Amino acid sequence: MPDLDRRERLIDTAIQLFSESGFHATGIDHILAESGVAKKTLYRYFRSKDELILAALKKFDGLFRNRFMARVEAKAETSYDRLLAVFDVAGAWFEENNFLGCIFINAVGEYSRNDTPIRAVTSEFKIMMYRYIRGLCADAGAREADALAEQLALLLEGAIVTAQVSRRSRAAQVAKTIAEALIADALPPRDGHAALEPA
Amino acid sequence: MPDLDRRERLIDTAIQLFSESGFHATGIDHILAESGVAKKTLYRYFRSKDELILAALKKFDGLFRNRFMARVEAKAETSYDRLLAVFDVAGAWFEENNFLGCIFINAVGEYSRNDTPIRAVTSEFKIMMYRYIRGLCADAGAREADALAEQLALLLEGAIVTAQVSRRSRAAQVAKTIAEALIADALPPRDGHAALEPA
DNA sequence: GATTTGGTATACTAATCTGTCTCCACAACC
DNA sequence: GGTTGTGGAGACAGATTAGTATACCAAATC
Repeated sequence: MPDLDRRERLIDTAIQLFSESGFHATGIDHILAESGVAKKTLYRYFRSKDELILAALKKFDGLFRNRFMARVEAKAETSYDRLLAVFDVAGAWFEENNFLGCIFINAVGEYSRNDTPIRAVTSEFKIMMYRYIRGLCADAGAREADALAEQLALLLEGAIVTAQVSRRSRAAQVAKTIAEALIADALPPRDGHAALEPA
Repeated sequence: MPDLDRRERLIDTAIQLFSESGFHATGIDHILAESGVAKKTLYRYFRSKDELILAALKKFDGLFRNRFMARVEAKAETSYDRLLAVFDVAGAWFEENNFLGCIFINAVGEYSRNDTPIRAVTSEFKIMMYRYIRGLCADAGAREADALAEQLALLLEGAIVTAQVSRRSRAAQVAKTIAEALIADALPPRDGHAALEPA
């Protein structure tokens, strides 16, 4: 087996176990046993457990970024529809058997200090998601793309946490309903997309 | 010093340290050193660290419940206004120096299994918050109090996580703006509270 | 004043943690 | 075929964990 496979398998196993049991509670030995890699090999690729944690978060970032956006783009054509598809894709994510919340949110719970690399990677991830949504908003012609994106990003966070903590994967649907109203209100009128009716 | 003081001081210290560094990373010895209580005393009141964790979560539940609701009720008279005040109070919470997110959300990140007492306490807390919001919705005369409460609870979760992870305490204001639109749309028209305008 | 009570401080055990080191199997090369 | 080098499995070290037990001290009571 090429070395890269072992390295990747270590990271993949780490992502899974960190998501399941958290970072401090997951021991190196557990990751090694699960991945079938020798300890010596781990410490050849990573100087410490913290480096493995960082590598796991970074890989998760990349994986999530690609998979999430690819699914959104496969599901809808226009930026308008993609904004809504974000919540459909999130809903499908919540319903996966091994859905254990957002690993970055979990990481912040264990590493609250501002000046850690873990927080830096987390910030990067959240900023990336925000920018993606903002891009869709701007592309859809939203009047205030920044403000709308801020709202939609907050909705997405709320859906993720609600799905994780309260085990309600339909939180995505709740968030989507709100998003529909916000988007319709922020976009110029369009055929087939009625704005929110006055009460 | 009466015994109750020691017990309470242990729990208060535990809440603080668990919030700062998480549950697994916070050692018994650290809690003892910080609270100035002897180990023997701790194990007279709690059979294990897990029991201390549970006691800390339960006390936080009670504290938060009382303080949060009292502030909301002090801030606004009508149920309508109190629904919005929820987000003002949350915003003030986010701006406290030692704001470290919702300890229950953090707990779920470390204890993902469904069948733990920690999860049970967390569920209780979230259900309590939902019921409180639903009560305000019903009292304000919302057409579908359940649905509105579900939306507002999700907004609140989103604000909490955004404030914690992205260090943006104004997430409360973002959530409040959305909440205003949702509430106005779900309530019968009222003087001085215009429904969302069509685009 | 002696005794009892209840707390602190701390030594201790057994397990577990991260990270290092040693031993051994196996493959490449002369 | 013998030698050399490389990586894996796991023993090991040192620190730290939760939890227990022991020694000491101070205050209250008889």
